[in-house]
Amino acid sequence: MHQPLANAELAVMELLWQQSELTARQIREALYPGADKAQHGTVQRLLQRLEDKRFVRRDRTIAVHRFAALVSREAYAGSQVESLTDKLTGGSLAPVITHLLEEKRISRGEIERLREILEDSKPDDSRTGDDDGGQP
Amino acid sequence: MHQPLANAELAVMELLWQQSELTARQIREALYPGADKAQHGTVQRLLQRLEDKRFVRRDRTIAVHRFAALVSREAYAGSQVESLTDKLTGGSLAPVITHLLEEKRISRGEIERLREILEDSKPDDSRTGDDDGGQP
DNA sequence: TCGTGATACGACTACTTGTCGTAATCGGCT
DNA sequence: AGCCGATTACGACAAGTAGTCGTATCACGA
Repeated sequence: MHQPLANAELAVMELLWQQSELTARQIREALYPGADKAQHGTVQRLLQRLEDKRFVRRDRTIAVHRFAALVSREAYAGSQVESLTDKLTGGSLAPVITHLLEEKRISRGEIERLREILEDSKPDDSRTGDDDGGQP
Repeated sequence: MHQPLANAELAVMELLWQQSELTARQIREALYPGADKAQHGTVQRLLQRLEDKRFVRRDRTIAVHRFAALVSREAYAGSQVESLTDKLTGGSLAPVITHLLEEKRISRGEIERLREILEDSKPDDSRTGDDDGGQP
């Protein structure tokens, strides 16, 4: 679904993930602090390519366009992880997590968090004893 | 740690993950079934670059070198997932899993499997061998 | 020693990314 | 309406990488 983003493109997305709407000028100023005129073209180019790839939405109803992310940080990360597992482990995340665990690349706290997340996603167990106020 | 692999390089690794040791000729035949002479150079090139990147080991003690994977499929997938989360979510896998769960991109069976894996990694008390390195 | 097949490696092409220059366009102001 | 400053649209270029190929060199067996 989503091809990987290059560095400069990711930097733009990073900004749009932090602030929901920005103009090209704001992005240029954030990306190239000591900016001369030329960089504006660069930013426009990046923005246009990102728009072509459906990563950002451009509001053209106003003269100075506003840009916003169409793909959330999590959706992008998710699709990348998915395509990685599709390519490498037949779409399964389990072998990857197993390895990460074995190599102790996941902190204790993170393990806890992941366990809670997975626990919450268990709807078929109709027990009521669980007092966790998680979010669906 | 591990930079991403390109398609042709990954195809070579795929072979080496399936069969633990192969010669360049075997790889060429698997990769380019209707091979003419030229492809041999291509395969050698790929193998050499993979060796430079420490992805494969080459046994030079024999005339016809044998190649084997130095990085397992899981280790590679893991390092890619790690570098992705480092770049996108501050190194945490939780937001990614959460999103994947919300979008129902993970099957019920897979959820079960992941839960078991995480459960197993619980340092559950009262066990004897506590040589487990603590997690900061 | 010679021939066959493998290895080492330079180099070319195609494609992508980041960059810049410039022309077309827009809105506000007089 | 017409100009000015800023913005958008887009063609083009340099650098880097991936995949490919050609050729020189090397090792072994007959």
